[in-house]
Amino acid sequence: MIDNNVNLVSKLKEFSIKPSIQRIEILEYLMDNRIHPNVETIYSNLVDKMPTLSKATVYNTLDLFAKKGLTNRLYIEPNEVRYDIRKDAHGHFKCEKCKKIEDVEIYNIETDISKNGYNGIIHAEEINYRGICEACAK
Amino acid sequence: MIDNNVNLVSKLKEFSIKPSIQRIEILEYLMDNRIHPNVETIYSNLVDKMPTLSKATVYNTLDLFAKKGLTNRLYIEPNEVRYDIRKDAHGHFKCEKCKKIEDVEIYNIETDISKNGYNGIIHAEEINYRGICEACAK
DNA sequence: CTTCTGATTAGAACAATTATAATACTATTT
DNA sequence: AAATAGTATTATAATTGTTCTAATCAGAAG
Ligand SMILES: [Mn+2]
Ligand SMILES: [Mn+2]
Ligand SMILES: [Zn+2]
Ligand SMILES: [Zn+2]
Repeated sequence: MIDNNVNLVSKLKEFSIKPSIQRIEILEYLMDNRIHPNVETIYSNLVDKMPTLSKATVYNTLDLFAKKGLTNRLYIEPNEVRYDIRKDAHGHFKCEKCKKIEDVEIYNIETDISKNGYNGIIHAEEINYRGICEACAK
Repeated sequence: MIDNNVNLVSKLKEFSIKPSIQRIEILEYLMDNRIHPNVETIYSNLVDKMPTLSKATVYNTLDLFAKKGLTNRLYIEPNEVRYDIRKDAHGHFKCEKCKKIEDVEIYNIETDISKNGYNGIIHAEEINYRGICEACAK
């Protein structure tokens, strides 16, 4: 518990983020729940533990995390942003049946666009699939 | 003009869409303006020509086009849907400077996810890049 | 203790989308 | 031509995710 907290705090410090209690809790939620949650989900899961938590703080915190490079934003859903603590290159699969968003492994992507002679500067890439997931398919 | 209209009408019929004047105009706009427009852009460009056009009709029409497979929705932007008449597999690059969304060519993607042993059923894929486009980069 | 800075907050404001119900149009039947 | 049925369009209200603003709070520095 305390040990875990130390890890969270040092993670935040590693990304030059001042470890307020709200930031620690939001980070912990993201680490423990790899479901690419939206703001609403994060907020409603934390508000019981921190009754005065405000949605604005969740937005502010996730904006900060993204700016500092601690998390990624996913635009796989129309009209809502999802957040992902996993930072290495990977894709996402949104199941149209069970609605879950799961990670999928991708290779040989990074090179493709430049291989085709595109000379822009890439800051981020996102690869999203939609369909029926493995669990729902069988 | 009339000839062009015939093409638009037959395109709609080809996708089992009743060719109302609003649908014809929206399709024409998408064909002539390959800029991945949002609803607002489409609406404001057509409302002068059709003063009684309603935004609800634009939404309805684009929903129908997507359902029938005539267009794709792009979720490259947070909090707004973009529409694309180009239907063959390709990716998109959103420039953070000039804000344009341009097409980029992609190869060897389709196979990757199944190559990795993923057994879900893929209905759609979307590959989005963000950064500085070629024009803005130099 | 006072001041300063940054973090958090509540609530208002905003913008994209969806839902609902009324109206208009089109084609068909009488 | 008139009535009908079915679809398309419309205005409006409602909903939802996000952003803005200004007030408050907490901790560090002087
Ligand atoms: Mn992920
Ligand atoms: Mn395109
Ligand atoms: Zn599923
Ligand atoms: Zn640019």
